[in-house]
Amino acid sequence: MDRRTSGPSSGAALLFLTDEQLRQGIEAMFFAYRGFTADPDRILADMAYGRAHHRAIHFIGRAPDTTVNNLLNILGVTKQSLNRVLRTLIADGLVESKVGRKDKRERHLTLTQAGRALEQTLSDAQRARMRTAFREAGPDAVAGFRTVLEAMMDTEMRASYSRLKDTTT
Amino acid sequence: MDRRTSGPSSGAALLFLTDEQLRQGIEAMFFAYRGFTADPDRILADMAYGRAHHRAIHFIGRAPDTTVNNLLNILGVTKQSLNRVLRTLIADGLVESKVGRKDKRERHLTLTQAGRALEQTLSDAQRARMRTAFREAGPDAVAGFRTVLEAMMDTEMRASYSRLKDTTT
DNA sequence: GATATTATGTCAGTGTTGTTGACACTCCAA
DNA sequence: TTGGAGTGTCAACAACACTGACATAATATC
Repeated sequence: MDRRTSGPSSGAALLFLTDEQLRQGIEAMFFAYRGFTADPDRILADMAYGRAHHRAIHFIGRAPDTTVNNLLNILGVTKQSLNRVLRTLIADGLVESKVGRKDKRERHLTLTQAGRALEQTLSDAQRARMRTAFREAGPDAVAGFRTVLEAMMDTEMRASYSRLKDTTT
Repeated sequence: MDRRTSGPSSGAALLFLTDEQLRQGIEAMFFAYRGFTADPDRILADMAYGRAHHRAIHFIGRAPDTTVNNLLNILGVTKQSLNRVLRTLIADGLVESKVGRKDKRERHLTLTQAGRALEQTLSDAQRARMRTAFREAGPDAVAGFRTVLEAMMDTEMRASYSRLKDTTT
């Protein structure tokens, strides 16, 4: 049963992948994601916030002055769900919402000083883990990691990801 | 400071990682995980089940005859939370719970035929995406992907992961 | 044999985060 | 000016996590 290499798919030799290999990939993803969120989760548990708040803070910090709709597309939740989170963040003075100058229907979101401070705390924790993992794995592994993750995204998510990647560089 | 000579984990030369690179890793992880769960989520949405059921089914299928406690450790949730899920799965005839022969306090969990069928459906969808991503990325990238994910896990999670990886060959 | 510990299950209550449905306001274009 | 698209809010509900308290049975320990 010599099937390690089959015909070419899009140039390179088609990988033969056993269900077992794929399964390990699935489980790796599951366990790693838990680690990935563990540190911020711990910090947020002490406050009245959760993972949804973290995500909102992250992407507002990443793209200041973003609109609610833009954030909605990135996060992939309903506007009602996001609104609950935004309401508390605004009420607590972490996020500022300004009515759009050009289009008054839009709300432009920005982190306040306090918001930036929390964002820093959260992403420091998350980056620390990411940095350790990247260093342990080495640069080639990191490149592969990113390549596979990008290939695993839905098309629209990949678009959001690339857009963010490019705007900040 | 010559640090080029060390073990594989303290590694080759210490990588210099900008916050921006780490942030991209974080966002890649976020978007990719969404894609990772999207297909099973869609299937489960039509039934009365959610992601929690999927996880339970996956790991029971992976390690048949596992105990509740073992499952608890793997999933990292409370017994109350797991119990709610298991109760419905058992009531619906997807999972069988047998009292332990040696230790009668234990319940050993196994998928029924119907359970295996659902497991197959769910993991077919998830594996299909994983396979496509792996093929697009190529074998080196896949190796790197796994290396980074393993490095990102918590220690106990890495232990669970390795145990599962080894038991199935 | 009495007592403690372990494994499991259950009830009740709570919080976060997702969902629909209904509705109001703003803008733009026909 | 009217209708539709875009945007945001309120209310109600479901899934799934949590804690705490308690029950039961089996096992381990003294």
